[in-house]
Amino acid sequence: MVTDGLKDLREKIRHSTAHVMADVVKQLYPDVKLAIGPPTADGFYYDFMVATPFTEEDLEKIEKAMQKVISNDLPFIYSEYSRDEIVDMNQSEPLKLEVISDIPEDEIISTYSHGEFEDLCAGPHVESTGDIPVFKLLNVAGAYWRGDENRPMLQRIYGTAFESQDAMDEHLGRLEEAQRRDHRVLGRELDLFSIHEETGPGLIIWHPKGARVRSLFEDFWRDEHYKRGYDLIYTPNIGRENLWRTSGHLDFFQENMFAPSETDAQNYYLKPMNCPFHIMYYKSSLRSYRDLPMKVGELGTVYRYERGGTLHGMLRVRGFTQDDAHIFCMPGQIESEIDSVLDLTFDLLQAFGFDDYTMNLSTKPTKAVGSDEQWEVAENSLRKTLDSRGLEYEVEEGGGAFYGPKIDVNIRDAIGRSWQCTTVQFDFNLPERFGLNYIGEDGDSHQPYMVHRAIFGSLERFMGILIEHYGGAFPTWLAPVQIKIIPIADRHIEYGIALRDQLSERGIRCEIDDRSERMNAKVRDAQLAKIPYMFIVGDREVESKTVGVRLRSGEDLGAVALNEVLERIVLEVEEKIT
RNA sequence: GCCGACGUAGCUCAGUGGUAGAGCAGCUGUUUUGUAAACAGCAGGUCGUCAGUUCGAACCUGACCGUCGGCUCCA
Repeated sequence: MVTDGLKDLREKIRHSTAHVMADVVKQLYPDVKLAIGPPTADGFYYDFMVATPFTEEDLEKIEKAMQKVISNDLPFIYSEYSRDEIVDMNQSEPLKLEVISDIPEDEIISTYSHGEFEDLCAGPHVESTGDIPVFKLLNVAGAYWRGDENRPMLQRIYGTAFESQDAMDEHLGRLEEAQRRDHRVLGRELDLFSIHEETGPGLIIWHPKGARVRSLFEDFWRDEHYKRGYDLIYTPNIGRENLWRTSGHLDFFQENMFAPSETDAQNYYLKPMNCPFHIMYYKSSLRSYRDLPMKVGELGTVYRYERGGTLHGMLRVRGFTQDDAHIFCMPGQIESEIDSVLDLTFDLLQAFGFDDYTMNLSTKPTKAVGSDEQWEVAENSLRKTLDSRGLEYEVEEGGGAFYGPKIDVNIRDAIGRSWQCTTVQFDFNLPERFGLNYIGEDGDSHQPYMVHRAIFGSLERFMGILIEHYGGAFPTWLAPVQIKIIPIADRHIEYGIALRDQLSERGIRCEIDDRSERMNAKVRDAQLAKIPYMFIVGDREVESKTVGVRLRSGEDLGAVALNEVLERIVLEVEEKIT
């Protein structure tokens, strides 16, 4: 539990550590120009402009020198300056001068100093460098000045600092835990997926076990959508240039699209989104108000050109399948439609054990299409729906896409990390561009409202999140193999095969380990494969027509009648127990 | 795309100018086993790719491809 007081203390410690770091960097490398060094959620960083980037060895050197400054216990001293004075003091620090010029006229300009080092800073800080209990420098990375890729690349040193060794150890332990759960490593170890230089970066090969998990949550997704009145369709992977002209993607999204291929003197583009195809379906027939709301969904595979440096396992790829759907409705139907999307969202996500959410509402940006009235109706209906559910959310003013406002849902995983999956976006652009309409009760033609929404977001990304969330130990309902049958000696294989056939017959995913290995080795391999149940069969079990049940946790349930343990497994699957 | 690091067998890694090695995995044989690794043997690599330096390159240089940590962007 992190109280506000503790949060403030940590912020002070980290900010102060950043100053100490800047101090020693300046001493060790006098040519370095200082940028900024704020505390962050988990630590701090400081950006430096430097001719030769820092190395790991530099970090060690810096860390040692910092220890010395800390043990010298130098007090942090607060001072205020006039604008002229501070500009004067920072003549050799061009980046600081830029920061200073951005400080509003009426604001007090202050610094904190310790020893010989003085840095422009609003504070607050701890009393003295000696009040920094523990810190650690973590890594060095490039970062653009002011986050703008057109500006110079600075060198950023990341570090962390805490009020106690225990707290820091816990934090570093969490980082290690995240590493242990890395879906790229588990994906290989558990034989779930692979990525190949030969096929191309950011393109996923789903192996049978990974594909099994995917098809399980896809089936769940389909069932829930059919139940709630969605129609599911299939659409192509490529489309003609004109389609993407009409949709506006060639104007606004082209840099994220793969280059076209020319066939029959026509340019075809791989689809980066499914919406134009769903719109074609809408337009395939004259629509009446009686047809609305119309909810059209698809597990649609899209391809987007992502810059090389951004790709990351399954979490950031170039080819992915969206659990996409488009809702066409009348203005009066918006609220209940948004509401039912949220219902669906929480029902789906909870099945995976995600029950901690944060939500964002993004409103009209300065450059936008659609009338103010449309935006107001849409934003209000999003707000109202969130409010009526008593959900807390952050409003990101101006954070919406140019074509409409949106709600994003972030889920928190088993080790407290937040992931954005669900997005619900209004679109005032495409209905206009494609001239969508329906015949109203009044006999006139009207333009429908259109909402894009994806719950999982991308199946690849969702799979990556699931792997890390479960640490590879999928709950029984999702486990690619639910039971491993382990015959102790070859004479027990026959009984094992009979068991397997019986279980498969009942729809249970079950394998038998009939290698001529020792039982210990088979148990170990099943354990490493994170299979939820092991059925060990030897003379005793054959004799008593039972199975020796060992759980993934290591717990040994002893010899159990098949029906008894099956009841437990079926319940776990049906209730989607995580 | 940008900054930095890295790329040797399926995996994890050793090998800093003289023609490539280990463990695990794989295959074969022996073993028939009671809750996290039996034993032995065999096989496996144009050292990311292409060019250059050199009598000689896994090793030095360059370009490209890919991966990793970040930045930027985002499902």
